Amino acid sequence: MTDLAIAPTAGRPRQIIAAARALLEAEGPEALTMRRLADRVGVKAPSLYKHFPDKSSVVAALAAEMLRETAGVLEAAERAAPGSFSALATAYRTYALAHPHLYLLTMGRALPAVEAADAAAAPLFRAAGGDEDRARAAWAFAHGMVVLELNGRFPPGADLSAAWEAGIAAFTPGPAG
Amino acid sequence: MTDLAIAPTAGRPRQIIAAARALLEAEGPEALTMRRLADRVGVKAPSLYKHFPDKSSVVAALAAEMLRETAGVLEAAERAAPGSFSALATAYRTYALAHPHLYLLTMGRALPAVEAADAAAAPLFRAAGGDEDRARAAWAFAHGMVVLELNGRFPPGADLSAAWEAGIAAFTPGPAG
DNA sequence: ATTATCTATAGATCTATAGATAATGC
DNA sequence: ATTATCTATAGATCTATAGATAATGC
Repeated sequence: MTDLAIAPTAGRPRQIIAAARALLEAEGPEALTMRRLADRVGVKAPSLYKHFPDKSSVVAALAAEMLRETAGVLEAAERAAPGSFSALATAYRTYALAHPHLYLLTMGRALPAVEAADAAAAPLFRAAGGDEDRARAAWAFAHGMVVLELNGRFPPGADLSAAWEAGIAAFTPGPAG
Repeated sequence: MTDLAIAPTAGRPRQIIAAARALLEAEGPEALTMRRLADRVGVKAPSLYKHFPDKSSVVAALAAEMLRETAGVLEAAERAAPGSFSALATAYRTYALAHPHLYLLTMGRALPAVEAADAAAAPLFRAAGGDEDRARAAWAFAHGMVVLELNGRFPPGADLSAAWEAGIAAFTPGPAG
């Protein structure tokens, strides 16, 4: 309950964020306007400003929520298969593809440093054996795969699972160590 | 001169695309409106519609131009250092960072299949020894690095050149072949 | 008393079309 | 004749604020 400011757990703020997320995930970022959000909440648009100072604070709350969830799925994957970059990559891909608009909204802009971002990065850092350069490169690979897929940039017939495998193999230490 | 439809080489259309690009690169995607574009061309907004059917066709022309240039720099890098993924990655990064808004505008949306996209992919495909899965994974890495950097997603002190090196190493066959 | 909500609206935009007018090419 | 341009404007939005009104908590 200490993080209520960024993650309202009850009442109108919580309800507004839930509605914003539902709206975003269902109809994409263009649909996320204060008016349409208010409609979903069952209130008039100006009333939203009693709970959030502006639209960007609503977006920031959504992004923080997404990062917290990402940290959660990566930590779970790590627990299930410690040290496996493959397991992390699969969890990352699965989450992103399940929440395309939320993923792109969060990752497609600069973010004020958020605790959850560090939490999400930690499992990958550990899987990279503490090599932060390698961890960042691996993250870039996973992020690149996701955004290229979500933006429809791969050719129609492309075998994306095979491409993921190829990248995972490249970032997984070989038999020689 | 055969690709005049997508790459006007003279007259108003060429001038409009040049102005659109200058506007985009200088002020970002939000600044690219038909009104501001018209201002730069020295004409009123409705006149633009005599040369382009709608705004999206202007954006499509910019994207095609970017892809042609990317193909050009990658081909040049390949000529200078055949088979080197490192050389391609460096060229890709350099181009993207020199044209951040143009890069993001082009890559951040689905594109009608364009010849130039295939041309840009070819050098990477060859550097990957014809392994298209590996080529796609390597592209995802490079794209991911660029967008994470452009969107300010890496921590302030991060050594991004080192991260590029780590990724390049991962995608470069080791001494064992 | 305080808080949430409402109506009304300021103040900015946008993309794109209709129809008139000027300029160019045969 | 044809083409480019202009003025005027339709038709949609947006975010956010001001000030009045209703509802809640002491």
